Amino acid sequence: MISNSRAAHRDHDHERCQNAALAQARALCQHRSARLTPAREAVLHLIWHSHRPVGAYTLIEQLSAEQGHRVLPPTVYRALDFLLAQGLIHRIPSRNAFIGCPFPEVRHRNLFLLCRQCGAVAECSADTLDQAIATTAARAGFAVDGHNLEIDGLCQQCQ
Amino acid sequence: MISNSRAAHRDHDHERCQNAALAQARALCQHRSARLTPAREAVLHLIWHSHRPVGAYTLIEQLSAEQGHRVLPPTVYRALDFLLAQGLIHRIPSRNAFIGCPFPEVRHRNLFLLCRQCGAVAECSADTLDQAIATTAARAGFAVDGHNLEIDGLCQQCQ
DNA sequence: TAGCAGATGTTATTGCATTACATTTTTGGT
DNA sequence: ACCAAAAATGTAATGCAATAACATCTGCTA
Repeated sequence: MISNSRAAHRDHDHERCQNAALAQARALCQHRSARLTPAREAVLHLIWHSHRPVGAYTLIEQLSAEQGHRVLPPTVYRALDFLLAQGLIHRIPSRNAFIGCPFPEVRHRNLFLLCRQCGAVAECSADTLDQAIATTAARAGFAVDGHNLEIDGLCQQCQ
Repeated sequence: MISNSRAAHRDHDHERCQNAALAQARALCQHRSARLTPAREAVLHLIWHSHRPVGAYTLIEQLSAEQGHRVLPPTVYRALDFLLAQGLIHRIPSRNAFIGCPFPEVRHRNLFLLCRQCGAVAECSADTLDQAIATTAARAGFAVDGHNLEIDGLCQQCQ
């Protein structure tokens, strides 16, 4: 099992966390010949501001403030589309919001732990769970493409 | 494991299916002294029209057509809120849409199988899977309130 | 039967996301 | 270096999802 809950759901040096994520994103994009343009990187940087998912319109506001002029929705949504396609961020459907992916270099299914108290979201990937899901789907004769699992509750810090 | 995939993801007598769901909803509401008013029942009936999730605004259109006058959003959303509270329907976050619950009398976690081809959604409940989820969360020190699992892929019929 | 809670009607607004089209920038082939 | 194609960005407008705030009606119960 891999998880970033020790960072997302605990005190940690977040600036370091954020910088590491950005550095990895740059490396990954270079390796893939994908263009992490300044606009895209700015959005990714804002998303990694915290471990709480951010809505698109919050990003629009923040980006407008940063750049000193009105940024419009398609600008941000295009950046988000790119980041999603590269697996650098995830969308949390129940929140209409976006979160940085802590392990974009690894192919994985989506599993999120959402704290109802502090709002921080940790991501996990567990083979045993993915297999249990595959088994359950198979018993219903269902061929799985992918899944999204959102677990609500209280993180370690907030209990 | 309980599942309605044999109905939702196969040919079946859907009128019977729909009527059974409505009858059970009526019985359940009576038993709970919850008021399944005509407006609420009309929405539930429309939702059970098929096994594909329906958006609120589609319901608004259909209801307007049925009733011969313009039905407004709060009317439908209030009915949906009631049906959600009674566990008679579920909201599928990734689709912003609603689906009838095939076993509203049983307390259960949310597990949906969404066919990308025909759009039909089946619901399952599997203790082993719920336990695997609990275990995974526990390993991250997370206290679970509830969860929502959406599995995308191809149903039996569409493979 | 008066009063209260629950349910419904109505108007307006907010938030999330996309469509369509114009313009600019980057890239690769010559 | 130059041109054409592709990729990225800018801009205006719109559509869909959901809620806020307030007025009115209905049905139960004391």
